[in-house]
Amino acid sequence: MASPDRFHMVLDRLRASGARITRPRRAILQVFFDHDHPTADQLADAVQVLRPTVNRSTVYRFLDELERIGVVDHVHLGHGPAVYHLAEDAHQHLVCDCCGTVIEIPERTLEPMRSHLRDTFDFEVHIRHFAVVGRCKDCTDE
Amino acid sequence: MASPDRFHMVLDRLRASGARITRPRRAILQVFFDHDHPTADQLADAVQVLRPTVNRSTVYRFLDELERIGVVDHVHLGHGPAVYHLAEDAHQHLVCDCCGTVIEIPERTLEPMRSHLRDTFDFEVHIRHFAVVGRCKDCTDE
DNA sequence: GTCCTAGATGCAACTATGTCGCAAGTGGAT
DNA sequence: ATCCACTTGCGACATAGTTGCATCTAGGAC
Repeated sequence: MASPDRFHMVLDRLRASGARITRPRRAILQVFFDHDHPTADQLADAVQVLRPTVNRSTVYRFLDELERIGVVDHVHLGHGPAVYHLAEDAHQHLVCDCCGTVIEIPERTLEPMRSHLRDTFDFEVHIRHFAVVGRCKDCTDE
Repeated sequence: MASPDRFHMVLDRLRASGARITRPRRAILQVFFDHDHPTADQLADAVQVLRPTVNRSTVYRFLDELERIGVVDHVHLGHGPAVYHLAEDAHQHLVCDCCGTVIEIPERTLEPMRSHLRDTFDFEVHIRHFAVVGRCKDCTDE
């Protein structure tokens, strides 16, 4: 799905939830689609270019709102700020704690673990909230 | 293993690494063994009772040191501060993002996932650094 | 188009969780 | 007992967000 379509899909979801479509929100969404795993501060910086008056706290509040209505998720990739991505792009992250490399893997990769934890501990995993930390091939070898 | 033994085991590990056994460090270790999954600030508060002059930053620095020599690990259980535990008590945490309940599960539970990620992505998991977030039985039911 | 109001915003201050530089203190080898 | 590298207390700084509040504005009603 191309970015303009996703942009309008998100606007529709916002309207459907009763939220208003403001100029700061349009600007934040525009830059959101230009970034891969943006942090809230990266978005705030990028929005400055389009609309210099948009405040950092507006970005945080809008991201919370988008998360509340299920449009985006935030993930902690190791230490440092959370990163955001579209909820429909659900995927799991492997982060190397040595070099910081992020490997994206499909959600289904961890399905056996989810089933096991569900069956054994009655626990329904939402594992995407945190990355899986470890060490990539390059850093293991040396 | 009883606490006094663990206490002296840690002292030995510190001496072996060339670190000094100071009074602030003894106090921090004592309260560490009285807590289950303490945060750095909880330890700092508890140490105040034994030795009011011990500073928060000393606790942070000592925990870093203990982690560096492999005596403790820190884990992020959802949002909020990291919690610490003995590295020898290695276990994985399932955290309910609804009620905050923490379920401890043996490391081997996730071994199939580790093997799979190692074989498929050449990625060596140190998954304990983050909890597995999800929803417990009680919160799923309601 | 104009009005109206609840929701959204900008701003500044605040909180939480650590981290750092540096002068002073101290453990423990000699 | 001495000495000095390691450790500490302290205060300042850094990062990642959160909040209260006065002001503004989107968008429905007319």
